[in-house]
Amino acid sequence: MKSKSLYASFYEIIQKIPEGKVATYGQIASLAGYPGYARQVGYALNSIPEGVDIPWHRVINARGMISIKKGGGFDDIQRLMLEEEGVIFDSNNRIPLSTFQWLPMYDSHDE
DNA sequence: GCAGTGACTAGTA
DNA sequence: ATACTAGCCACTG
Repeated sequence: MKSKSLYASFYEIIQKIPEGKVATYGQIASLAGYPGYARQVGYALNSIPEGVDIPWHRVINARGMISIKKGGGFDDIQRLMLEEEGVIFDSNNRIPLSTFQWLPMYDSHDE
């Protein structure tokens, strides 16, 4: 089997996300073979090794919003980078379903 | 090994 | 709609 670390598996999935598309932490974890590891995905992104190009900005939470609450302005950076790739935000600051690469389920709880 | 922490999620109030 | 709680699991000290 692959002796790669969890993070490496997450990175692979994230790198497979095409431009203009996004994915949730939970989806990435499941696709990596570790369902329920959503938190670790976020943790992994925070530990991204230098010199590696990983589109961390294409990773969002299950609400279709940016989860980063850091004051470093990373949340703003993520939004800008997404917009540059063609990702749009609605009035609720949320990304439409059509933008999700993988989305098996979704509650119709939106407006 | 234990306690605290966290870029999460789903459920409940 | 928001606020809080519990479950989740790896990393750090």
